[in-house]
Amino acid sequence: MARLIDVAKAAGVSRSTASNVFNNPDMVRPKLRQRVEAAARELGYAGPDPTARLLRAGKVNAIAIVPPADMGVSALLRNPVFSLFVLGVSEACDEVGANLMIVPDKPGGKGINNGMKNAVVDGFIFGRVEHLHEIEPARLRRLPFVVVDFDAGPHISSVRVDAYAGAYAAAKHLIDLGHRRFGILSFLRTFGPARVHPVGKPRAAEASGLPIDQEKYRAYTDALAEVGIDVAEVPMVQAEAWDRDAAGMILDAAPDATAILSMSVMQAIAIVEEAQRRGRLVPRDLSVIGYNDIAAAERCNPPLTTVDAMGIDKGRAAARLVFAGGPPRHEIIEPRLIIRGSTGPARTR
Amino acid sequence: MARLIDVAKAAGVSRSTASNVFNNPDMVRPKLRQRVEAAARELGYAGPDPTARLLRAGKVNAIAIVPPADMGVSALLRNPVFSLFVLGVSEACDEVGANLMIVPDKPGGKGINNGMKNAVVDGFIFGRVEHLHEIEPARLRRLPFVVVDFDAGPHISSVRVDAYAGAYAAAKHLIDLGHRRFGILSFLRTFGPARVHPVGKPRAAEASGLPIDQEKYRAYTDALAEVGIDVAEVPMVQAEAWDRDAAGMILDAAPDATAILSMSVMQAIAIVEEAQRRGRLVPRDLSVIGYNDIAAAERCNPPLTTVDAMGIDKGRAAARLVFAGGPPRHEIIEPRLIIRGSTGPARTR
DNA sequence: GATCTTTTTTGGACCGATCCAATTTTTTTC
DNA sequence: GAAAAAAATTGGATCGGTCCAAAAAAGATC
Repeated sequence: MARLIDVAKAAGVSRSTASNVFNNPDMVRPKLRQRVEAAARELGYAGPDPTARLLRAGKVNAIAIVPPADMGVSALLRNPVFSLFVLGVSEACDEVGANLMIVPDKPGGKGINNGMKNAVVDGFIFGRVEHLHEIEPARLRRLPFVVVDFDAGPHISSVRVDAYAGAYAAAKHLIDLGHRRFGILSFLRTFGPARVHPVGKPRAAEASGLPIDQEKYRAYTDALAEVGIDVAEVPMVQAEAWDRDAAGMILDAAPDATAILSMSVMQAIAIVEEAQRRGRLVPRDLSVIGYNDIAAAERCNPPLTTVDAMGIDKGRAAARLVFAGGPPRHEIIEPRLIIRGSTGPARTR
Repeated sequence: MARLIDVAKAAGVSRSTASNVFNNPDMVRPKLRQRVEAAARELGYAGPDPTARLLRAGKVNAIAIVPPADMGVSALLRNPVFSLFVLGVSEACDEVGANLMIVPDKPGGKGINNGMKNAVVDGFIFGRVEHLHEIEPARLRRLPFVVVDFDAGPHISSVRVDAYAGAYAAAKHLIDLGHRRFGILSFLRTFGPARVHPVGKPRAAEASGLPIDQEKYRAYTDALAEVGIDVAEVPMVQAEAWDRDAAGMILDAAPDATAILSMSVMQAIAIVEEAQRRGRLVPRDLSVIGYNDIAAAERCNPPLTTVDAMGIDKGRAAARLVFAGGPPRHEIIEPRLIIRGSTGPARTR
């Protein structure tokens, strides 16, 4: 397989000149240039090998998204919330003409198969971080990287959506509609069966999956406290995002709630559907509010009131930070409450 | 910034030994290994630079999807049909633990910014090819690559969905339901205003956007011919996939059709909606059939009968071919007719 | 046409590793 | 304890280029 040096030899010029023909064509006189080009054609040489060039250049023109620890490429793309995030990143890539790579963290991967350790990119974006050690490989590579919705200290760039504000707005919205009897559907991030939390016991610790979930829980707590409700008295279920029973569980656990606060969109949609299956009208008999806005939320019937956690903007901002490089920066994005049809005034008993 | 050689020096061993510590740890005795590891820690050396290692290894453990010529990364991901394809590719990546890169073909891109020419990947998958020259950069790089739904000759691996069979099944389905008066909504792939094709004129050439569209047209032609219908007598509109007026246009152009054959899902859904807006019941008054099965088709009301063009399988197959390497292969995937609610028996006048 | 500029071209060093044959060290065998 | 076998270590070559200062060629000036 022809190399630059072969082309140079064939054309009777030095490597440098041949190199220039491909990189700074107008630095070499037409006559020589043509000779080199002819030689290249002759030998089927398609231009400098990107791999080799890389060694010196140091830039690849690509960034990587690292999916959460337990997700592969397809899991990331299938997840409606994450796929919005990916979309945001991809927009930023298009802005600067960069390529986008998805690099799952394969913990066991040795040698070339170890994701982050070997990915040939200019920087990383972490889709979700649960432990600091997950970002260690990126730190060691000394490439720019950004974490999302996670506090990794002042020295690591981050983009965060103010989950507290979002969840607070959601709870406040329901309170303003007159609701006083709630149910909370929270996340369980450790694999396992859903948990129903007994009413009346403090449970800050158990209620917490990720830090971001804790923030939401705090927001609920604070908003409810303002109208004299102790969150510990609010029935709560904690379940995985994909747990199909969770909707029924929270409806069972909070039988006389007039409103459900869900930390997940998909679960919120499931609650709407399950409530209707049980003969309760939404929002007349029950208001439901979710967190995150995906296409399915709008299609829900009635359309779901939810918090837009600005996934696209978050992705775009994160990618821009990586492209910009420079000293660590921290961006905070304000979520937006999207009021649709699944919430309404509390029915007076 | 520390290099392998610095670590070696600091530990008082040769480069080779240091290299082995990171690549074949059990080939070097514990004593030395520890010394090297200590030195590495001391110097903040995180292991061999992937870029440099690449030069020798030749493998990156990543493949690239090249979006159609006019699409960037985000356009690809936003497109519901293509995103299924991407999903299929991503599944194959997960199977072998590879990374997935999206590399738009930036025609003007010089140097590091030229997509395919510089992407550091092991192979390419072309999402859609319209001209042979689009795949030229990949060919020159001598990396394995696969084209999809395009015939680039026997020497270039391809995965194709039998569009003829799919479209034929669609037309046959309507014919079997008793329909005899049709309208056809076809693709316009060159930018421009939608075209209404006059009835009674031969139009094979004009009807054709991509080869794949031509196949569908041929299939319609053949299926209709079997019941004595000349396709040239069937009203036809040709429009871009995103043209919002197309649905109205075909309904206007084929006012007494009882069934519409659409080459696009999104357009088919639009037709269903537009027909209902005009007071026609689907499928009682009008049957509509699409091509490609995306989530939105199922949510359509009534759910859309359409051809599942097996986008996921197509992507998976293409990626597997790239990973497998070896001599060119050609796979053909059979589409499936998905019968839902938007088609029904022709109403007897 | 000789001298001074400017433009081209060139060879050496380097980018950061891996590979392999040869050498050195350690272990085994008798 | 010497010889043979096995294991560990090493230096040189290589992967395929780019960069830069110096040399050569071309062009300008008088």
